[in-house]
Amino acid sequence: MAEKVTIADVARRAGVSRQTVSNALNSPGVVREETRQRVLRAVEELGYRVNQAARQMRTGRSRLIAIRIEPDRDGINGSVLDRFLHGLTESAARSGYRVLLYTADDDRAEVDTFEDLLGAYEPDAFVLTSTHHGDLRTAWLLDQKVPFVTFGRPWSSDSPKHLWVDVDGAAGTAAATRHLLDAGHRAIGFLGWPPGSGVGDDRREGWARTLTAAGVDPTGLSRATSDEVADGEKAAYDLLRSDLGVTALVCASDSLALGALHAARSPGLAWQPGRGPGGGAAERPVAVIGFDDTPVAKAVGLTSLSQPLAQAAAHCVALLTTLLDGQAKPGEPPANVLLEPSLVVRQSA
Amino acid sequence: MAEKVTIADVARRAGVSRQTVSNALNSPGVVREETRQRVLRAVEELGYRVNQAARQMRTGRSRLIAIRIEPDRDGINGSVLDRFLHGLTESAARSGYRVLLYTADDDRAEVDTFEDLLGAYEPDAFVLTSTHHGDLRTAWLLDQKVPFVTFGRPWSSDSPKHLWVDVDGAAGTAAATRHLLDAGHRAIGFLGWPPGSGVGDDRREGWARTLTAAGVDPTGLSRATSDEVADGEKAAYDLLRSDLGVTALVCASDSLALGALHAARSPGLAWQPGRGPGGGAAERPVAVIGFDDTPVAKAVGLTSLSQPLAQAAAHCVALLTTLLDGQAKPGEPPANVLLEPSLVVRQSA
DNA sequence: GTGAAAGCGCTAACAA
DNA sequence: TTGTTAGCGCTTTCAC
Repeated sequence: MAEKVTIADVARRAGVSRQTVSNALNSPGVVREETRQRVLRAVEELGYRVNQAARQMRTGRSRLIAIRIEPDRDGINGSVLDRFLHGLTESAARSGYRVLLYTADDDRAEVDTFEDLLGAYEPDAFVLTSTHHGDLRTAWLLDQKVPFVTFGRPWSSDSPKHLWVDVDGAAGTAAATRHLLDAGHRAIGFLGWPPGSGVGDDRREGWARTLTAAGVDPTGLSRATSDEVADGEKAAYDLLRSDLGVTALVCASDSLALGALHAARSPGLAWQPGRGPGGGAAERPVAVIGFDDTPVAKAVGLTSLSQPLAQAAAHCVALLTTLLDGQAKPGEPPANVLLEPSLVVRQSA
Repeated sequence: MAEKVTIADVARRAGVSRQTVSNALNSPGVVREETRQRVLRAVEELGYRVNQAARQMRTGRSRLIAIRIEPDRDGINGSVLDRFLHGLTESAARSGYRVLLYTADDDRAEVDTFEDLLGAYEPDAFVLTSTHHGDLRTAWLLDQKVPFVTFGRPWSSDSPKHLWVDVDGAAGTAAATRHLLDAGHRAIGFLGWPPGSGVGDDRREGWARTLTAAGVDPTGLSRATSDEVADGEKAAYDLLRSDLGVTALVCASDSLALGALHAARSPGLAWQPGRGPGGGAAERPVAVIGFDDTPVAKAVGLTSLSQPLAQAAAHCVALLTTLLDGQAKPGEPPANVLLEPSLVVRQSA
């Protein structure tokens, strides 16, 4: 174990009192420059580090940010949150915070964990992911006045006001749809999830809006299913076999897109003779675009929408530090952030 | 913010003194049963939770386990550590520990972070991943007498003794090779990494050993390359085009296996007329087996070796708690753990 | 079996 | 500008 260096050791070394050391470190303005230098030198020489536990007892601040780590659900999209987590850890460290992990099976269990954590480790804030309609967690945290940010918008119209950072899914699918329109496609289908999920509805909306603006009626061009590769494949089949002449598919996830790719490449559908965007007889594969730019997308050459996760994480930390360290002006609350995903074009579209 | 309940509140409510509460909680044996019940009831009613910071100041124990979170390197294999991390968080919580995250770009930076963390948050232990030859980190932690476990064996022969948990890569590739032998393959190739990496050498060894035992000379059947899909594809091509009649490939990672799959399915190589395992004229695709059972493997139907990551994490926590909470007998150190991966058979083999 | 006192390392308030 | 005092909430002596 490393020998413990306390503020008293530094004070002795620098020939000042303990409080002066504390001041030199925490309120540099209040100490004479020369004294401050002497203290800093002593800190350096002794390898002193403030003890968080002691500081926390005095200040009530732990400099800990807590976040839930989820089991990768379908495995493919799991990596999204992991990349976000990595960005969060880095950004937090840069602002002098550390990330504390916890798990919870559902909202209720997570609220219980909030209580646990708040009583024991006293994290200064929480970062919530996977927000959804009627989210118990945000209501509870708001009620308890615990600082937090969500990565994901509050989706309910009646949902309470809180800080959030999100990626504009609709803008993403709109960009994807535009990309396909530019390539000459007209009958562009959409594979998504059943209505009711904020994220899914948002992504569908971007596609529908763009198609409509281009003069194409989206009616009948959309299918909803659960987020599984096999389901995506089935839904894609169904859509491609319809008589709407679908030549391209925008998908709400890489899982669905991978299924769509399987369907599109299956014999009899892979190549659509005479159905190419030009309307000519050229054979063209059905174009597919996914969402999240997961490793799977990269591996199979799937064009996909990439979320700026490191950026999103950095914004979460920025909002939190403004709230915690800065003096957030009452009339001027920190602004929520909506980031745009970017289209990563590969062979599939 | 939740109202703060201290031990004094509980004491008042239960009509006892403060450290009787502490005793009831920490040394249940020393308090009369009836008193203990009264205290526990008060704890329940008040929703009391011991404050870690205060306890930590007194005991010097933080009940924090620190672990590095890495940027997903090639993206495909990144999910392995994430799944391990999830298991660790769950197991740790069950033992009353929380997981603290940090990042570091290399060994040296990580050692710096050790110092930082130890001075500030005082984690009780570290879990190290991605151990390698000449690991600076283990040497430093050992020198400082900081408790830690590695997920991964100490690979250097001269490497210092410490607790570790690992998955037996050689056993995995051996099982994969046996599976292929049972299916009738003889000329089974291996795609791995350049010699020198403990993990890679271990995985190659399992393949070579099994092949030799079956009477097949592994000479010339192995290729080494960096862990990229494209490199795997090239190496697989090279191996399949040789005149050794290779009909199956065992790979050190899913990335390489994915590349191998591309190569194996390419026109002219995908179907090996007359080279089937039976030696007959039947056409058979080249069999491919990967390592890590990543989401990509599942998505593309790649047979792969699955590491018992949750189990490995649980063992790490178990070793640590024995070291930290239990009285590890000097003559009887906790045993290191070597787990076996399991073969997940899919279409590719 | 239970209570009183001390102190872990730090910083907010006040005094010099 | 610097030093002194007090106390955050807990547990570890040591009396009772």
